[in-house]
Parts: sequence; C-alpha cells; structure tokens
Amino acid sequence: MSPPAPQAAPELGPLLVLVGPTAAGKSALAMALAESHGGEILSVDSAQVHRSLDIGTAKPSAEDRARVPHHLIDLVGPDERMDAAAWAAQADAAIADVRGRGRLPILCGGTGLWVRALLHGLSVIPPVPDAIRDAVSAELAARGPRALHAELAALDPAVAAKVAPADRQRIVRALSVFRATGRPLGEFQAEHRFADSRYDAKVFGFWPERDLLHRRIEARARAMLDAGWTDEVRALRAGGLAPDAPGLQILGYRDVAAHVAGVFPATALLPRITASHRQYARRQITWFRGVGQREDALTELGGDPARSLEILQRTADTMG
RNA sequence: GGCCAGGUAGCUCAGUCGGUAGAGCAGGGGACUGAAAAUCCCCGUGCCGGCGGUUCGAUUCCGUCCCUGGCCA
Repeated sequence: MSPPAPQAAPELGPLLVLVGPTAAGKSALAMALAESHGGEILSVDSAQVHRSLDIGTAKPSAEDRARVPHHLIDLVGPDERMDAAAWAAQADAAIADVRGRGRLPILCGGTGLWVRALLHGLSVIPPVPDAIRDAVSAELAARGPRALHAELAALDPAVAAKVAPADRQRIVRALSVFRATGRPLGEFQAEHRFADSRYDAKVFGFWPERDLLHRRIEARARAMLDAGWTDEVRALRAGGLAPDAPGLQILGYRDVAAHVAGVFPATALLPRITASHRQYARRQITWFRGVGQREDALTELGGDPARSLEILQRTADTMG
C-alpha cells in the first residue's frame, strides 16, 4: 500500500539538487558543499533506503555522517520495499525539517524517478493493495506477459500502446491499478504530466567522461569486495533474509547473493558487478539528459569536481 | 625437435559441402508516472593469423611460415 503523492509543496523555497550516475563522485561534492554552506544531505537513492545493505550501496561512512547530517537513508528493512510516492512524502518532511533548523537542504543521488516524484509529484492514484498486485503478478507468471498485455489493450489502450508487450512490470502495474480502482491507469496519467514544479529547485548533473567513470566504477567495486561485501550478504542470508528479498534484487547484491549460494566462483564477481554498474550508469545518464533536461532545466556540470564545486557554491550563496 | 588441436567481432565460440560470415557476453543508443540499483526496446564490416598455389572466385581446399595450447622427446 502506498499513500498518494502529495501534490502541493509543504513549503516552497529554493532547493539544491545534485544528480548523476553511480560512482561519479557526487557524494564528495555534496559533502564539500554542505560543509562550506551549513547544509545537510538528503539521499535520493533507492538502494540506500534499505537498512543492513551498507557496503554495496556505497552508504556514507560513520565519519561522513558525523561531519554532515545525512537523511533518507535506512528507512526500510532489506526485506521491504520503498516506492517513489512514499519516499517523496518522507522527503518533503525531511526537507522541511532541515529548513526548520535553518540549514540548507542538499538533495544528492541517482534515482531519477524519485527526483521526479519529489519535484513534480506523480499522478494521484488511490493505493493499490499488495494482494491485488501479487495476484496480477502470479497471473502474469502463469500466462505470460503477452497474454496480459493483450488484455490490457482492451481495458487501457493508452497505456497498452506505450508499454512493450514484454514489459512485465508496467503491465502488472497498469492491470493492478485497473483492478483496484476500476479506472484505466491511462486516465490518471492524462491528468498529470509533470508540468508543475513543487519546489523551486536548481538541478545539477555531475558525471565524468565515460572512460573515467568506468575506471571509478571498477575501483569502487574492488573496494566494496575488499570491505567484506560477501560477508555482509552471507550474514544477511544466515539471518533469514530470503534470496528473493527486495534488497537482494539490487544491482551487485544479486551477484553477490548468487555467489554466496554457490552459483559461481568469487572470481566471477568483479566482472559481473562492474558490468551491471556500468550499464546502470548509462541508463542514469540517459534519464538525466532526457527527463532532467526537459523537466528541470538540469545544468550539466561536466566532470571536473573543483569547477563543479565552485558552481554549486555560487548557487548556494544565492539561496539564503 | 616430432605429433596433435587450435588461430574468425573487445571476450568465448559457431559457421561457410568454395560465392567475403553470426550467436552469447561485453560495449553503444533509447524508453521510463508508486518494484526505478527496477522493467523493457533497438544496434554486429570483422586484413575470418601471414605469404604463396589451385580456381572465374579462397575465410573455406593445398603448401609453407608464424603464434597459442597439449602430448611425446
């Protein structure tokens, strides 16, 4: 069950948002900015919201957290799910909180849909009970995505036209909304097109050249493995976390969990993890260059941290 | 040194009974309205190891050389 996304901003005011692909170096920038401008960091990261998944989600260290307050991390268990609307509601509260302390809220992360949900809201749709979604999922598993896509075409032609016949997840979502509300998802969506902004946000994108990004991804993946990622997962499994738990569907965690289960040797881990992180980074850049540019007039900082920090600091100067 | 097996896309390989070649992975591009680190769509010209020979035509057959792996000395 998820509450509808709030549509009105609780408090309008300037908001600084730093987005970019995984391993780009956003966190270091946000830290530097927070320290120079009395800011607090709000993570926009769908993986870091899970408790107990620390190493593979690149959570800020205890030292970093001691230097600058971080928010929106460790919100749910590794066996639970967080969705975009629920997260945005918590983000609203956290932003108001930081402002209440007279500090500058700095949003920093790479989860594009969540940035969108926060800055523009989502369609207002009544909550869909988990039982309905689970039932539709089971039906899809039994009958195949194409059969359900054909069904969707009759009930919700607008969404069916946009959703690929193999796109299990969106097919399940659309059919679930129809069953829960009696209205096609397409009708809800037609009422909301991300035109309005809930915040006065300055959105910046930071990413280095592809070659450098790939090198950073590999170095970080090595460091994560050296830091005991495998042991972290082994302990979670030993503690009763199911292999198909939401937290173990996360990039990298899938591979580590498969290795812990004996599916492939440790030597296969690094190549798999780096590949999936590279692929994810590419998808993120596609999103931010497209949606970010279009909806939020995103400013590309380029890949130079020092210059980027200057630009961020100049912007922060203008935000009391 | 001898014998055997290979040398084809960044990697692992398939294939062409002779008409210049294709899968997986990697990589690239794109989509994206409550699972988003998710889910999905599109993209394959590469001296077919070098040089000769046979042939209208060779990556494919023959010879030779080079390289890699294995076995034997």
